[in-house]
Amino acid sequence: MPTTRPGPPPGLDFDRPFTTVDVAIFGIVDDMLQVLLVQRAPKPPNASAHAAAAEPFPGRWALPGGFVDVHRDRDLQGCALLKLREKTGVRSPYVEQVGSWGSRDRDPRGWSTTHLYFALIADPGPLKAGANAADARWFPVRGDGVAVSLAFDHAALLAAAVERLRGKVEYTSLAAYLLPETFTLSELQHGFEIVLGRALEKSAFRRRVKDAGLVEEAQGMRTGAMRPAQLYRLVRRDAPVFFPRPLERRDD
Amino acid sequence: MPTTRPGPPPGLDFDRPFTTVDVAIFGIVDDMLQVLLVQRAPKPPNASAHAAAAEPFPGRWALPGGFVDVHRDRDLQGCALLKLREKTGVRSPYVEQVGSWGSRDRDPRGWSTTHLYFALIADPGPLKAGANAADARWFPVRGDGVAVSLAFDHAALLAAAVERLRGKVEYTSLAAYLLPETFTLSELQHGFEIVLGRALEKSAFRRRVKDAGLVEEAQGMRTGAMRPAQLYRLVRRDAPVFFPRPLERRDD
DNA sequence: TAAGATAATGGCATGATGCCACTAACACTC
DNA sequence: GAGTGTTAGTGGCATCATGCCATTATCTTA
Repeated sequence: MPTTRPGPPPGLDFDRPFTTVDVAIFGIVDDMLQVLLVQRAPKPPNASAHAAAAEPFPGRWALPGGFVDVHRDRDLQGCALLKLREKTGVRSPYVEQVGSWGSRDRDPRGWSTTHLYFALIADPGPLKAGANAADARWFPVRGDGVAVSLAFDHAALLAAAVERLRGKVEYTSLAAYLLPETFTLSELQHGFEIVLGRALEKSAFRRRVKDAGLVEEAQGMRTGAMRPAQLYRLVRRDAPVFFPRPLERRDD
Repeated sequence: MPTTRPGPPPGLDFDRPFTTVDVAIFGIVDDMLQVLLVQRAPKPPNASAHAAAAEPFPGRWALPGGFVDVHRDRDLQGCALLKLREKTGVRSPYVEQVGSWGSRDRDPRGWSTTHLYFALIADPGPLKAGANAADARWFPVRGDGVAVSLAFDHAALLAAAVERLRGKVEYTSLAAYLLPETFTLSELQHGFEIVLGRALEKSAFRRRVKDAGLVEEAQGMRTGAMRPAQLYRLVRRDAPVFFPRPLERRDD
């Protein structure tokens, strides 16, 4: 039945779209670029007539996100950071807005908009314990998406986020945000290769990284079965470095 | 006083932000990069107590835009194209989304979001005749903005749009969308220089353009007081060309 | 016919990249 | 302890698109 509530100021009394925020959280897990997805609540057994409209895509996997709460959230990025922290506990990752989507079709409940961010987190640990820890999982990124079918238009959103990430890794140091605080140059190169999905030349990669002043030596060496390797850290962790040229593309 | 209207479906009965779309429309006018702005309605003389909240920034210049109409607009880009057509009559320019902004502060009427697009139009004619033709004007872009103070956070939005445009012109053919259908290579170069705000090398520019297959010869020559120049047109007007390298930057 | 201006092209220098070969340093095996 | 295998790290040449400069071409006007 219709509800009664205080209306908006005069002249603003019209229907508004839903406003949501979604976050594509990327990490390197098991030597693969993976994205964190959450599972929507399964369809309740006693589903009433309009239950499908009230809670669409039951049981489907989706990007973490949700409605903007005008009383809780100061701004869109703050809302995105909150979603991220709820799922991973990570507080200060690299976050960038990808763009926004909005149409009357993308959500069966009505005209809706979403503001998409992507986040890069280093050294993903176990997912945050909590009421809904079991419904979040890492999925390997294959091509532009994942192996499961996603809710809403999240497959398109994820593809846009992956494309943005890969595109920027061609000419910035963005992939470094997926690594722990100290790393060897081989590990850094491997991170770039995982994101890009292709092998890079060792010599050219090292020159590029060093000439750009991206890294500085850290204490200690990575030891193991082979020759020890120097550890490095990022000179600046607050902003990515832009290389003078993009990597050259073999095919396309 | 509070109004009564049909409420949303169960579970969706919460306050939503305003949703607006703004468009930064760029053109080359009088040999300058200019942006189309509209003037907000002046403050009515018999302004009541809450008039300031109802219609903020009276008389200020702003990016063209407005609320998303969930009954009229299919999607965000369609809404942006409609704003553009209302102001300029142009139907198929180059349009790209810049990003979205949303916070509880940016509009005094309440939590609001905007989806920002920029559009490049060729050969801007007189602004479209209509009820509000007088309140729209071209403003030269100086640095990251314009000489007048803008409403809301539109100065920041405009700066983001200008930065995106300039950034992409460094490595794509985007500036070509600001030119008429046929043009000489000198005119094309001049368009790039106007957007970038710096001079380019003639020889390097021509090589870059031709090697990329951006243009093809058109019928006719541009004649005048000097040596005639070959006319060219874009090979593909539907999508920009990406050059293999960005232009090299002198300073920064 | 000369002057002046823009159109158009060609050659060399520059700089970051791709590619390949080589040396260095460790553990492990025999 | 010498040899082997594997990874770390460096150096040199080739490539390619760019910056820079010089030169030629073609028109109008005086």
